[in-house]
Amino acid sequence: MSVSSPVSSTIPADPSFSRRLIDWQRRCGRHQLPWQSTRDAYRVWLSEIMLQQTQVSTVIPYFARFIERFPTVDALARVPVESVLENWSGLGYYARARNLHRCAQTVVERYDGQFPQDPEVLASLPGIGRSTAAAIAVFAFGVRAAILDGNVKRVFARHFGIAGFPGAPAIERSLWALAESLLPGDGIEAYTQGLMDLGATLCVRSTPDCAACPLNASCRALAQGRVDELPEARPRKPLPERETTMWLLSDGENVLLEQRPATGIWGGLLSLPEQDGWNSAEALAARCGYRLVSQQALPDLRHTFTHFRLLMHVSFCCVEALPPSGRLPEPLLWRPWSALASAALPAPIRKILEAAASR
DNA sequence: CAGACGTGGTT
DNA sequence: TAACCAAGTCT
Repeated sequence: MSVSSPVSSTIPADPSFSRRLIDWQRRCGRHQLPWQSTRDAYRVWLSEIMLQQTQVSTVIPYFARFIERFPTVDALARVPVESVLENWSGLGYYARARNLHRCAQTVVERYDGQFPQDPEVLASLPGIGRSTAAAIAVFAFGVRAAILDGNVKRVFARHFGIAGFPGAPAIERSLWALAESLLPGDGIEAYTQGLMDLGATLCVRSTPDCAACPLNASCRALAQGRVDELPEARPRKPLPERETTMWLLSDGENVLLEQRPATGIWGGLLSLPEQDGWNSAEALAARCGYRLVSQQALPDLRHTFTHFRLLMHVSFCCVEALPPSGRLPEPLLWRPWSALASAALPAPIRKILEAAASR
Protein backbone atom coordinates (compact mmCIF):
# COMPACT_ATOMS: atom_id res chain seq x y z
CA MET A 1 0.00 0.00 0.00
CA SER A 2 2.99 2.30 0.45
CA VAL A 3 2.61 3.37 -3.12
CA SER A 4 3.22 7.05 -2.58
CA SER A 5 6.76 6.71 -1.26
CA PRO A 6 8.33 3.41 -2.24
CA VAL A 7 11.69 4.85 -1.25
CA SER A 8 10.84 5.67 2.33
CA SER A 9 12.68 5.71 5.62
CA THR A 10 11.87 2.03 6.03
CA ILE A 11 14.18 1.14 3.18
CA PRO A 12 16.56 3.97 2.46
CA ALA A 13 17.36 4.65 -1.16
CA ASP A 14 20.30 2.33 -1.70
CA PRO A 15 23.11 4.42 -3.15
CA SER A 16 24.58 1.32 -4.71
CA PHE A 17 21.43 0.10 -6.49
CA SER A 18 22.70 1.28 -9.85
CA ARG A 19 26.30 0.36 -9.03
CA ARG A 20 25.43 -3.26 -8.32
CA LEU A 21 23.21 -3.46 -11.38
CA ILE A 22 25.87 -2.03 -13.67
CA ASP A 23 28.56 -4.41 -12.37
CA TRP A 24 26.22 -7.37 -12.74
CA GLN A 25 25.21 -6.36 -16.28
CA ARG A 26 28.84 -6.15 -17.37
CA ARG A 27 29.58 -9.62 -15.95
CA CYS A 28 26.33 -11.52 -16.51
CA GLY A 29 24.11 -9.45 -18.79
CA ARG A 30 23.32 -10.00 -22.45
CA HIS A 31 25.88 -8.58 -24.86
CA GLN A 32 25.36 -10.56 -28.05
CA LEU A 33 21.89 -9.58 -29.16
CA PRO A 34 21.80 -8.60 -32.85
CA TRP A 35 20.97 -4.95 -32.12
CA GLN A 36 23.70 -4.53 -29.51
CA SER A 37 27.30 -3.43 -29.99
CA THR A 38 26.19 -0.75 -32.41
CA ARG A 39 25.29 2.88 -32.01
CA ASP A 40 23.44 2.89 -35.29
CA ALA A 41 20.28 4.71 -34.23
CA TYR A 42 18.36 3.02 -37.04
CA ARG A 43 19.08 -0.45 -35.67
CA VAL A 44 18.44 0.64 -32.10
CA TRP A 45 15.13 2.23 -33.07
CA LEU A 46 14.02 -0.72 -35.20
CA SER A 47 14.79 -3.22 -32.43
CA GLU A 48 13.03 -1.15 -29.77
CA ILE A 49 9.86 -0.90 -31.85
CA MET A 50 9.89 -4.64 -32.58
CA LEU A 51 10.51 -5.43 -28.92
CA GLN A 52 7.39 -3.58 -27.75
CA GLN A 53 5.26 -6.27 -26.07
CA THR A 54 7.25 -8.86 -27.98
CA GLN A 55 9.88 -11.29 -26.75
CA VAL A 56 13.50 -11.29 -27.89
CA SER A 57 13.37 -14.74 -29.49
CA THR A 58 10.38 -13.72 -31.60
CA VAL A 59 12.02 -10.50 -32.74
CA ILE A 60 15.40 -11.88 -33.82
CA PRO A 61 14.44 -13.31 -37.25
CA TYR A 62 12.27 -10.28 -38.06
CA PHE A 63 15.06 -7.90 -37.13
CA ALA A 64 17.52 -9.78 -39.34
CA ARG A 65 15.15 -9.70 -42.29
CA PHE A 66 14.42 -5.99 -41.92
CA ILE A 67 18.12 -5.10 -41.76
CA GLU A 68 18.74 -7.21 -44.84
CA ARG A 69 15.83 -5.78 -46.84
CA PHE A 70 15.94 -2.23 -45.46
CA PRO A 71 19.53 -1.51 -44.37
CA THR A 72 18.99 2.19 -43.61
CA VAL A 73 16.22 4.51 -42.52
CA ASP A 74 16.31 6.01 -46.04
CA ALA A 75 15.74 2.60 -47.60
CA LEU A 76 12.81 1.96 -45.29
CA ALA A 77 11.30 5.38 -45.94
CA ARG A 78 11.45 4.83 -49.71
CA VAL A 79 9.48 1.57 -49.94
CA PRO A 80 5.68 1.47 -49.97
CA VAL A 81 4.00 0.71 -46.65
CA GLU A 82 2.70 -2.55 -48.16
CA SER A 83 6.28 -3.77 -48.33
CA VAL A 84 6.78 -2.98 -44.63
CA LEU A 85 3.59 -4.85 -43.75
CA GLU A 86 4.67 -7.86 -45.82
CA ASN A 87 7.85 -8.13 -43.80
CA TRP A 88 6.05 -7.46 -40.52
CA SER A 89 3.49 -10.21 -41.26
CA GLY A 90 3.17 -12.51 -38.24
CA LEU A 91 4.78 -10.17 -35.72
CA GLY A 92 1.48 -8.61 -34.61
CA TYR A 93 0.43 -5.14 -33.45
CA TYR A 94 0.49 -3.95 -37.04
CA ALA A 95 0.09 -0.29 -36.10
CA ARG A 96 3.77 -0.59 -35.19
CA ALA A 97 4.61 -1.32 -38.81
CA ARG A 98 2.52 1.55 -40.14
CA ASN A 99 4.03 3.91 -37.56
CA LEU A 100 7.50 2.57 -38.30
CA HIS A 101 7.12 3.59 -41.91
CA ARG A 102 5.69 7.02 -41.05
CA CYS A 103 8.48 7.56 -38.55
CA ALA A 104 11.16 6.67 -41.11
CA GLN A 105 9.67 9.18 -43.54
CA THR A 106 9.57 11.87 -40.86
CA VAL A 107 13.20 11.26 -39.90
CA VAL A 108 14.28 11.48 -43.54
CA GLU A 109 12.18 14.51 -44.42
CA ARG A 110 12.36 16.56 -41.26
CA TYR A 111 15.62 15.45 -39.62
CA ASP A 112 17.74 14.88 -42.70
CA GLY A 113 17.88 11.14 -42.07
CA GLN A 114 19.40 11.54 -38.59
CA PHE A 115 17.41 10.43 -35.55
CA PRO A 116 17.04 13.19 -32.96
CA GLN A 117 18.87 12.57 -29.67
CA ASP A 118 16.50 14.33 -27.29
CA PRO A 119 14.06 11.82 -25.73
CA GLU A 120 11.27 14.39 -25.82
CA VAL A 121 11.75 14.94 -29.53
CA LEU A 122 12.00 11.20 -30.14
CA ALA A 123 8.74 10.69 -28.24
CA SER A 124 6.99 13.05 -30.64
CA LEU A 125 7.62 10.62 -33.51
CA PRO A 126 5.00 8.01 -34.54
CA GLY A 127 5.21 4.77 -32.54
CA ILE A 128 7.77 6.10 -30.06
CA GLY A 129 6.42 6.61 -26.56
CA ARG A 130 8.19 7.76 -23.44
CA SER A 131 9.95 4.48 -22.62
CA THR A 132 11.01 3.66 -26.17
CA ALA A 133 12.28 7.22 -26.63
CA ALA A 134 14.47 6.84 -23.55
CA ALA A 135 15.78 3.44 -24.67
CA ILE A 136 16.75 4.81 -28.08
CA ALA A 137 18.42 7.87 -26.53
CA VAL A 138 20.37 5.67 -24.12
CA PHE A 139 21.55 2.98 -26.51
CA ALA A 140 22.13 5.11 -29.60
CA PHE A 141 23.43 8.30 -27.99
CA GLY A 142 24.37 7.58 -24.36
CA VAL A 143 21.79 10.09 -23.14
CA ARG A 144 20.87 9.80 -19.45
CA ALA A 145 17.17 8.91 -19.57
CA ALA A 146 14.81 6.56 -17.73
CA ILE A 147 12.93 3.64 -19.28
CA LEU A 148 9.86 2.01 -17.74
CA ASP A 149 8.90 -1.21 -19.46
CA GLY A 150 7.45 -4.46 -18.15
CA ASN A 151 10.82 -5.65 -16.91
CA VAL A 152 11.51 -2.48 -14.98
CA LYS A 153 8.05 -2.45 -13.45
CA ARG A 154 8.52 -6.00 -12.21
CA VAL A 155 12.00 -5.33 -10.82
CA PHE A 156 10.87 -2.15 -9.07
CA ALA A 157 7.61 -3.62 -7.76
CA ARG A 158 9.58 -6.40 -6.10
CA HIS A 159 12.66 -4.53 -4.99
CA PHE A 160 10.67 -1.68 -3.46
CA GLY A 161 7.67 -3.78 -2.41
CA ILE A 162 5.15 -1.81 -4.44
CA ALA A 163 1.66 -3.28 -4.24
CA GLY A 164 -1.09 -2.85 -6.82
CA PHE A 165 -1.11 -3.33 -10.58
CA PRO A 166 1.95 -1.44 -11.93
CA GLY A 167 0.01 -0.42 -15.04
CA ALA A 168 -2.51 1.55 -12.97
CA PRO A 169 -1.98 5.23 -13.78
CA ALA A 170 -1.26 6.38 -10.20
CA ILE A 171 1.25 3.60 -9.60
CA GLU A 172 2.82 4.09 -12.98
CA ARG A 173 3.39 7.76 -12.19
CA SER A 174 5.26 6.89 -9.02
CA LEU A 175 7.26 4.25 -10.88
CA TRP A 176 8.35 6.84 -13.43
CA ALA A 177 9.48 9.13 -10.61
CA LEU A 178 11.37 6.24 -9.06
CA ALA A 179 12.97 5.37 -12.40
CA GLU A 180 14.16 8.94 -12.84
CA SER A 181 15.50 9.12 -9.27
CA LEU A 182 17.59 5.95 -9.59
CA LEU A 183 19.50 6.92 -12.76
CA PRO A 184 23.28 6.62 -12.34
CA GLY A 185 25.71 9.44 -13.15
CA ASP A 186 27.76 7.18 -15.42
CA GLY A 187 27.20 3.92 -17.21
CA ILE A 188 23.67 4.65 -18.37
CA GLU A 189 23.90 2.03 -21.13
CA ALA A 190 24.90 -0.84 -18.82
CA TYR A 191 22.41 0.34 -16.21
CA THR A 192 19.50 0.45 -18.65
CA GLN A 193 20.45 -2.85 -20.26
CA GLY A 194 20.91 -4.27 -16.75
CA LEU A 195 17.33 -3.46 -15.77
CA MET A 196 16.06 -5.24 -18.86
CA ASP A 197 18.43 -8.18 -18.48
CA LEU A 198 17.60 -8.62 -14.81
CA GLY A 199 13.88 -8.65 -15.57
CA ALA A 200 14.31 -11.00 -18.52
CA THR A 201 16.74 -13.52 -17.01
CA LEU A 202 16.57 -13.52 -13.17
CA CYS A 203 13.66 -11.42 -11.95
CA VAL A 204 11.21 -13.25 -14.20
CA ARG A 205 7.48 -13.52 -13.59
CA SER A 206 7.45 -17.03 -12.20
CA THR A 207 10.12 -18.70 -10.05
CA PRO A 208 12.71 -15.91 -10.19
CA ASP A 209 16.31 -16.73 -9.32
CA CYS A 210 16.68 -14.51 -6.27
CA ALA A 211 19.83 -16.30 -5.09
CA ALA A 212 21.70 -15.03 -8.13
CA CYS A 213 20.26 -11.50 -8.05
CA PRO A 214 22.73 -8.64 -7.51
CA LEU A 215 20.02 -6.69 -5.69
CA ASN A 216 18.79 -9.41 -3.32
CA ALA A 217 20.31 -7.80 -0.22
CA SER A 218 17.98 -4.81 -0.51
CA CYS A 219 14.94 -6.46 -2.09
CA ARG A 220 11.85 -5.80 0.02
CA ALA A 221 9.71 -8.49 -1.63
CA LEU A 222 12.42 -11.09 -0.94
CA ALA A 223 12.80 -9.96 2.67
CA GLN A 224 9.05 -10.18 3.19
CA GLY A 225 8.54 -13.43 1.31
CA ARG A 226 6.29 -11.68 -1.22
CA VAL A 227 8.24 -12.33 -4.40
CA ASP A 228 5.47 -14.55 -5.76
CA GLU A 229 2.82 -11.89 -5.10
CA LEU A 230 4.55 -8.98 -6.79
CA PRO A 231 3.94 -7.40 -9.15
CA GLU A 232 0.18 -7.80 -8.92
CA ALA A 233 -1.62 -9.00 -12.04
CA ARG A 234 -3.67 -6.82 -14.30
CA PRO A 235 -7.35 -6.85 -13.34
CA ARG A 236 -9.01 -8.84 -16.14
CA LYS A 237 -12.42 -8.65 -17.69
CA PRO A 238 -13.88 -11.69 -19.45
CA LEU A 239 -12.97 -11.93 -23.13
CA PRO A 240 -15.91 -11.39 -25.49
CA GLU A 241 -16.26 -14.07 -28.16
CA ARG A 242 -16.88 -13.20 -31.79
CA GLU A 243 -17.61 -15.49 -34.68
CA THR A 244 -17.15 -15.14 -38.41
CA THR A 245 -17.32 -17.13 -41.61
CA MET A 246 -14.54 -16.63 -44.13
CA TRP A 247 -14.62 -17.50 -47.83
CA LEU A 248 -11.57 -19.07 -49.41
CA LEU A 249 -12.27 -18.72 -53.14
CA SER A 250 -9.81 -20.30 -55.56
CA ASP A 251 -9.79 -20.99 -59.29
CA GLY A 252 -6.91 -23.41 -58.79
CA GLU A 253 -4.23 -20.86 -59.56
CA ASN A 254 -5.27 -17.84 -57.46
CA VAL A 255 -6.87 -17.04 -54.13
CA LEU A 256 -9.30 -14.21 -53.48
CA LEU A 257 -8.09 -11.89 -50.71
CA GLU A 258 -9.50 -8.73 -49.20
CA GLN A 259 -7.46 -5.79 -47.98
CA ARG A 260 -8.57 -4.73 -44.51
CA PRO A 261 -9.24 -1.10 -43.58
CA ALA A 262 -6.12 0.84 -42.54
CA THR A 263 -7.21 0.99 -38.90
CA GLY A 264 -8.59 -1.64 -36.57
CA ILE A 265 -7.61 -5.28 -36.16
CA TRP A 266 -5.12 -6.46 -38.82
CA GLY A 267 -5.22 -2.93 -40.25
CA GLY A 268 -3.93 -2.72 -43.81
CA LEU A 269 -3.25 -6.44 -44.06
CA LEU A 270 -4.64 -8.89 -46.59
CA SER A 271 -7.21 -11.35 -45.25
CA LEU A 272 -10.05 -13.54 -46.47
CA PRO A 273 -13.44 -12.03 -47.40
CA GLU A 274 -15.92 -12.46 -44.56
CA GLN A 275 -19.61 -13.06 -44.21
CA ASP A 276 -20.39 -9.55 -42.89
CA GLY A 277 -19.40 -8.01 -46.19
CA TRP A 278 -20.44 -10.80 -48.57
CA ASN A 279 -23.57 -12.68 -47.64
CA SER A 280 -22.80 -15.92 -49.40
CA ALA A 281 -20.03 -17.53 -51.40
CA GLU A 282 -22.31 -17.46 -54.46
CA ALA A 283 -22.88 -13.72 -54.11
CA LEU A 284 -19.18 -13.08 -53.59
CA ALA A 285 -18.16 -15.17 -56.59
CA ALA A 286 -20.82 -13.56 -58.78
CA ARG A 287 -19.68 -10.09 -57.74
CA CYS A 288 -16.20 -11.02 -58.99
CA GLY A 289 -17.44 -12.46 -62.27
CA TYR A 290 -17.03 -16.08 -61.22
CA ARG A 291 -19.38 -18.98 -60.58
CA LEU A 292 -19.27 -21.36 -57.65
CA VAL A 293 -18.29 -24.89 -58.64
CA SER A 294 -18.07 -26.57 -55.24
CA GLN A 295 -17.93 -25.64 -51.59
CA GLN A 296 -16.41 -27.47 -48.62
CA ALA A 297 -16.04 -26.56 -44.94
CA LEU A 298 -12.51 -26.55 -43.51
CA PRO A 299 -11.89 -27.21 -39.80
CA ASP A 300 -12.91 -24.35 -37.48
CA LEU A 301 -10.14 -22.23 -36.06
CA ARG A 302 -10.04 -20.38 -32.75
CA HIS A 303 -7.81 -17.35 -32.29
CA THR A 304 -7.35 -15.28 -29.15
CA PHE A 305 -6.55 -11.60 -29.36
CA THR A 306 -5.73 -9.32 -26.45
CA HIS A 307 -9.33 -8.15 -26.12
CA PHE A 308 -11.55 -10.82 -27.72
CA ARG A 309 -11.70 -14.41 -28.88
CA LEU A 310 -12.52 -15.17 -32.49
CA LEU A 311 -14.09 -18.36 -33.81
CA MET A 312 -13.47 -18.69 -37.54
CA HIS A 313 -15.46 -20.93 -39.88
CA VAL A 314 -13.77 -21.29 -43.24
CA SER A 315 -15.45 -22.38 -46.42
CA PHE A 316 -13.24 -23.50 -49.28
CA CYS A 317 -14.88 -22.59 -52.61
CA CYS A 318 -13.75 -23.77 -56.04
CA VAL A 319 -14.78 -21.18 -58.61
CA GLU A 320 -14.65 -20.78 -62.38
CA ALA A 321 -14.34 -17.56 -64.33
CA LEU A 322 -17.38 -16.39 -66.29
CA PRO A 323 -16.74 -14.85 -69.73
CA PRO A 324 -17.35 -11.11 -69.25
CA SER A 325 -15.05 -10.29 -66.35
CA GLY A 326 -16.07 -6.96 -64.83
CA ARG A 327 -14.04 -4.92 -62.38
CA LEU A 328 -13.16 -6.36 -59.00
CA PRO A 329 -14.73 -4.47 -56.08
CA GLU A 330 -12.11 -2.22 -54.42
CA PRO A 331 -10.79 -4.17 -51.45
CA LEU A 332 -10.77 -7.53 -53.26
CA LEU A 333 -7.77 -8.90 -55.13
CA TRP A 334 -6.64 -12.19 -56.63
CA ARG A 335 -3.25 -13.49 -55.56
CA PRO A 336 -1.46 -16.57 -56.93
CA TRP A 337 -0.97 -19.30 -54.34
CA SER A 338 2.74 -18.97 -55.02
CA ALA A 339 2.74 -15.31 -53.91
CA LEU A 340 1.25 -15.95 -50.48
CA ALA A 341 4.58 -16.64 -48.78
CA SER A 342 5.56 -13.01 -49.17
CA ALA A 343 2.09 -11.50 -48.67
CA ALA A 344 1.03 -9.26 -45.78
CA LEU A 345 -1.13 -11.84 -44.02
CA PRO A 346 -2.14 -12.12 -40.35
CA ALA A 347 -0.78 -15.27 -38.70
CA PRO A 348 -4.08 -17.20 -38.46
CA ILE A 349 -4.97 -16.45 -42.09
CA ARG A 350 -1.52 -17.64 -43.16
CA LYS A 351 -2.17 -20.89 -41.27
CA ILE A 352 -5.53 -21.37 -42.95
CA LEU A 353 -4.04 -20.83 -46.40
CA GLU A 354 -1.10 -23.11 -45.71
CA ALA A 355 -3.40 -25.87 -44.52
CA ALA A 356 -5.63 -25.42 -47.57
CA ALA A 357 -2.68 -25.42 -49.94
CA SER A 358 -1.38 -28.77 -48.70
CA ARG A 359 -4.68 -30.60 -49.10
C1' DC B 1 -8.71 7.30 -18.93
C1' DA B 2 -9.97 2.79 -20.45
C1' DG B 3 -9.86 0.18 -24.31
C1' DA B 4 -7.83 -1.18 -28.81
C1' DC B 5 -4.18 -3.43 -30.68
C1' DG B 6 -1.26 -9.77 -32.17
C1' DT B 7 1.12 -13.51 -31.40
C1' DG B 8 3.50 -17.27 -29.29
C1' DG B 9 5.35 -19.15 -25.08
C1' DT B 10 4.84 -20.63 -20.25
C1' DT B 11 2.46 -22.42 -16.42
C1' DT C 1 -7.47 -25.84 -21.03
C1' DA C 2 -7.30 -21.26 -19.69
C1' DA C 3 -4.85 -17.65 -17.66
C1' DC C 4 -1.15 -14.76 -18.03
C1' DC C 5 1.69 -11.78 -20.34
C1' DA C 6 6.39 -10.00 -23.11
C1' DA C 7 11.75 -4.22 -24.38
C1' DG C 8 4.10 -0.13 -24.95
C1' DT C 9 1.65 3.30 -27.79
C1' DC C 10 -2.28 5.56 -29.41
C1' DT C 11 -6.95 7.32 -29.11
